[in-house]
Amino acid sequence: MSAEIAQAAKEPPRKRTNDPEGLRNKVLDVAEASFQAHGYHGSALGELMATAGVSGGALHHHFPTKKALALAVIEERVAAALDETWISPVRAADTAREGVRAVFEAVAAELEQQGFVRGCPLNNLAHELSLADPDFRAALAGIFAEWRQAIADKIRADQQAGREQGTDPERFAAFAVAAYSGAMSMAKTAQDASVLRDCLAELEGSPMPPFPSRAKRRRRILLRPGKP
Amino acid sequence: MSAEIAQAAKEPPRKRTNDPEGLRNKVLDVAEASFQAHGYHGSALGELMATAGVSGGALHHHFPTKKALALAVIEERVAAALDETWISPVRAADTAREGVRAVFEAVAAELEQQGFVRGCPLNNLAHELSLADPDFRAALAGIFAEWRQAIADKIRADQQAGREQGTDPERFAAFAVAAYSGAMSMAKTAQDASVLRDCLAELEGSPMPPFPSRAKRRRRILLRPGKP
DNA sequence: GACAAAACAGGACAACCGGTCTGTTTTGTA
DNA sequence: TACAAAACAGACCGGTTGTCCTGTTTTGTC
Repeated sequence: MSAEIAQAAKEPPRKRTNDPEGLRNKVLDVAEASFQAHGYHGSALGELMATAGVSGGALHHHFPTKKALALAVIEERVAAALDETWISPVRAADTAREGVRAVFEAVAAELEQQGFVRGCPLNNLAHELSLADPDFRAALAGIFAEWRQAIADKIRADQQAGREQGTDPERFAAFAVAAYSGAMSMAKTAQDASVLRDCLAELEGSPMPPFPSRAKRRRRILLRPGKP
Repeated sequence: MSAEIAQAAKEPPRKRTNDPEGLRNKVLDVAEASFQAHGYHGSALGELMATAGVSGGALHHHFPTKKALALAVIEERVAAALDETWISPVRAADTAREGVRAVFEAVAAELEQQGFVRGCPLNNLAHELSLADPDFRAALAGIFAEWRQAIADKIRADQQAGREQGTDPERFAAFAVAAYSGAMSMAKTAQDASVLRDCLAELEGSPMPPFPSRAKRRRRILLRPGKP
């Protein structure tokens, strides 16, 4: 013990590494997860600081207010997540409809694998914050607009290739986003991802299976492995 | 002033009218509105008591906890609202699709008239509370299930009348609910009800308008008349 | 090395929230 | 009228939350 004190007295107390960007990202990581799990009002900055291992001063230095933190999460993380799971796959797909189908199936598969439906980050925050603050609403509305525009642009590309002649790009885009958002809402509430496949099938206008009295598709109620 | 004191001293201080049912309904009214406007976590019982003109003792007498109050709002008010705006109209309609169409248009017209989109009460609470508490989730999931079943039942009735032979009742119901929920989500975030009509048109599979280069449908951004 | 700005630490605080508690009044019942 | 239970009033409290503030350390720059 005396050795420790002697050391502490002699050496400049100990080193600290400044890593503003890394710390900022760490805070955004934790905030994104917490907002997704508990929402904005349900997330406490204290718990956030604890799980991120960040001091109050550091948090306040990068994000002066909770609102500023949430705005950063929306504009950087939520937008990026949508880009990764929706916009990029749709752009990379052969056609718009094929892209939408692929995303629906990929998300459904992922949800069934992880056994828990957390819901769409954008919709989760949109419902909670759209009426709470005009800045929040504007940021969220912008992301919705990008989402729809990416799909509409893909439809227009299809049309220039001779396909989708009878389709209204904007309307189809709005419809695809709405179907996905609503399906995720139900999937989250029911903790059952199968509704995503139902909506995809209906969106594609697939006919009923050949055998009239088909076996009832069993709906797996997912049980989450975490806290109550 | 002395007269008042003299009166107060003589008479039994003043009358108080016990009206448990009325008071309970008044609390539920205010709570329903507050949850719709600010969400569960964003609603403070103190402000709720103030606007309802109810004392803390009275509130606690009828609803021991905030959770109990929210559960009552969900099971009584939200379910009733869904019954009024969706289930009853669909049952009363000639066909399922006609009922769905009528509800979409009625809601869109109402939103455009009142100039402000508050969102779907069920979806609003579902997003905030489904992951927060299993009791909340169960209650909300039950309402979603009733909603879908009402539409599916109507499709089955149509089928017994010889219509909708190629339609899967459950899938169509899930799809209609998803499209509506998602459209309301976007309408709330954009404060623009026109997306509801877009989705309805797409849901009905209507073809594009006759004139190829139709005028752009102007989207009216609704401005709310209330607080910031 | 000097120095200013950025980066970070950590405590303090005032406001607020939900729940509890005690006490009073009203109401149904006999 | 007597009385118990329900209905209501209002103050109170422990805990939490977001924010602010002061001080220290690191880093870039001349």
